[in-house]
Amino acid sequence: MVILNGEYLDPGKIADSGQCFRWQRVDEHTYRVPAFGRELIIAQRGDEVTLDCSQPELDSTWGAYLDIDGDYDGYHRAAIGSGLPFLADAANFSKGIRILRQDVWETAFSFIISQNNNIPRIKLCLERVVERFGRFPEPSDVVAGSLAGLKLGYREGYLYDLAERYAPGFTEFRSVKGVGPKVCACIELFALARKDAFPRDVWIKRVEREQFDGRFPEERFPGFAGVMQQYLFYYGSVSQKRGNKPCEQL
DNA sequence: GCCCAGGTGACGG
DNA sequence: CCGTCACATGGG
Repeated sequence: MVILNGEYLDPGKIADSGQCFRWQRVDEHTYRVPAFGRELIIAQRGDEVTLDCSQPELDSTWGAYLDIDGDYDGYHRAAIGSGLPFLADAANFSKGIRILRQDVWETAFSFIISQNNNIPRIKLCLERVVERFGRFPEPSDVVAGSLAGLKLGYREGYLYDLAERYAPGFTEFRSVKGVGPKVCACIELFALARKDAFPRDVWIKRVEREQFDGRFPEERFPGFAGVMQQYLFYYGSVSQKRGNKPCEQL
């Protein structure tokens, strides 16, 4: 059992942040987190968070996954002090979000499914995939036809293309069918520890148009604009879920 | 029936 | 380089 300060670690917000699709909510304070073929239970207790792993497991696996060394106090301060009111609001609302460092293969697979799709259905698709294989599939499991009937739509073929070409260390994601600039940026940000990556989905484009005079000033957050992107995305996705039109709740 | 969703590839200008 | 369109699926 490991206990961490929860000021910048909020499992509920991370689970809803649209970067991971397989966290399972056990109850309001507890999440089952599958990754790397293992499972971690994360529980909030007041202003602390407990992980059901040993210190060596934290050091070898879960610490990196949770970006335990990331300077989230610094990121938060940068947003608050940016002079950009919308970003400051988003950062306050999103306090506790972290950028996970997830498995590269799983992230690429998941975000190919994410294209022109919505988060609840992305989760359903991945549940069906995991159910078929009894675990998250390996690249060698994903051969032509192996994903048939899982209602992945036209993305099924893209996944075969990914599986054919993927190997550990693979970085040519842009040449995989179904990986454009947005999906590639998600792979970089959520799996490759590239906090400078800045995925532009429909919500971010809308917010850039309506709140940032057309374009978010990434250059003002060198090396961590992607963290700001997550603040903006989470702020927007939660307000959408509440039924508000984007930006209107302000 | 429509529109939308953490978009992209193909095609025409 | 741009803009447009289809793409498979399901929810509102």
